[in-house]
Amino acid sequence: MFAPIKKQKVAEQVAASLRGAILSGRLKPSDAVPSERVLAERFDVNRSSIREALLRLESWGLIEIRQGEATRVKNFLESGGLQLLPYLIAPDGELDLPLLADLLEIRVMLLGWTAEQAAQKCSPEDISGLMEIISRLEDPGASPETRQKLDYDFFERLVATTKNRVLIFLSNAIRDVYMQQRGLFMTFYQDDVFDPRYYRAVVEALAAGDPLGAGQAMRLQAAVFDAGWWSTSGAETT
Amino acid sequence: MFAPIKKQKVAEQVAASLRGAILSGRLKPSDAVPSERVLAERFDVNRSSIREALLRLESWGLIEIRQGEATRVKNFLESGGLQLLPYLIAPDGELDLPLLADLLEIRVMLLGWTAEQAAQKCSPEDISGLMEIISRLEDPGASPETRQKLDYDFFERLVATTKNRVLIFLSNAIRDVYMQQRGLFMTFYQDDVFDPRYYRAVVEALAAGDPLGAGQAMRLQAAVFDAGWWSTSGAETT
DNA sequence: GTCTTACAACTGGTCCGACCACCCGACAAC
DNA sequence: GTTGTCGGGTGGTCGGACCAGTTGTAAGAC
Repeated sequence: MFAPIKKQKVAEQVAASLRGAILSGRLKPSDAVPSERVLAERFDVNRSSIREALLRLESWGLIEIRQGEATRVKNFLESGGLQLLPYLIAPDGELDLPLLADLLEIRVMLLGWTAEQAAQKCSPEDISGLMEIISRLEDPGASPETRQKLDYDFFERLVATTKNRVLIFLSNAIRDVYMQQRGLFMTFYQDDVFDPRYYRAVVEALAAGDPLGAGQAMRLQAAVFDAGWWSTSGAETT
Repeated sequence: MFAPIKKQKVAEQVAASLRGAILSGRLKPSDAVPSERVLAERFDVNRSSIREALLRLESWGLIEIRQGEATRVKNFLESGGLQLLPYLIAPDGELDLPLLADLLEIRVMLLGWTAEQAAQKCSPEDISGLMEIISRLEDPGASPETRQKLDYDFFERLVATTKNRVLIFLSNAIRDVYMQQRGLFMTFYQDDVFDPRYYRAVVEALAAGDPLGAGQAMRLQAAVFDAGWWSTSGAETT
């Protein structure tokens, strides 16, 4: 109730509009974007704001800006990065289920590998940190929102124990997808997807220094999670 | 000889300067960046250019801009994405070997998994496409630059066969690291890191529809690649 | 005295209009 | 046909003004 009003900057609105046009395919690769002066007139905003918006699109790998030439749309499948996922996963409030399946698939793999690595490097502090998250997950009074947050905290903590900076950046990108679409995801969760027993099995394997066991336990948790998802959304994995 | 001169925009130079200050730690998380007006004076450029530079930093997850307040440095380990890797891997022309080790580690995992997935989904066209890349790799006249390119093409083709869009975005990010630091990487390659036999083993497993075999063959190729690397750079993996 | 209010002095966000740097295609000169 | 020039398009930079939030503080009310 009375959620904070999000005031969006002009440049952000323009950027969102153009982004939608590109991601939805209304603007196709190698198409020329109207010139900054024309866009300024169409949107009825200043050229500075248009420039700011175009700069955002460029940083997303959606367009190519070159002085003297027209700004052109790029093929985001070739040039885009994981930053695009939050916008692609639910373009118009509706989940893109095939893309979500791709994401969950990658997630299972990453989680499994992360657990394997963690089992080789984790310290007693890491173990106790993870156990603390689990104990909070076992609290029957925890809200679904809290559980979701704890699930992510667990993943993040696990990633941190691997000390692999590339993996950290990777998991940051995945976090951004979850966080930006948190409310939408929430509607699909089953009650039992965050069963503490699975997490506990992972940590026990970690404590025992058993990489393969940890990986398998982690993959099992992820599989349960995914299964709960698909049964709710009523869709089939391909 | 006579390589094209890269003319850098003012805003890009400013952005690079500030980026270096943050990535090197001279500007620490939660530090306030000088105001746009002050920066404009210090760099002796227009405020528009400063704004453009700051916008870039924001899109990299390096700073947080909020109207009315000072712009603050963020902890890029928490907020950064894979876009940062090209700048982190060789901050001042010198390779960050631990980070490179992290990257290669992730790369091995990704390649292996990708091959496993590809073995389940690849079409005859995919196979012949990969074979064609290998045949060009077998050309003894191919330059190291060409071989490097072909190696990447092989990876990219393999990723494409999985049809997993998230994996595609992921591999795009890794490609950007390689491409931006191509020259530097080139100096570390051994002659034999691109041995066609390993690639061929992968494709044979793919054609046989053998996921595990494909994954193992792919990991073997990646391992040989990495080994050649470390022996040249004279460093040890952790 | 303490609490409230209003203001002043920052910050970034938007606007305007001018000019510079670069690219390309039309067209004239050879 | 080839070469060179130039005009009109593009994005890039400039400066200066004003709008819009945030915050600390000093004047006022109790």
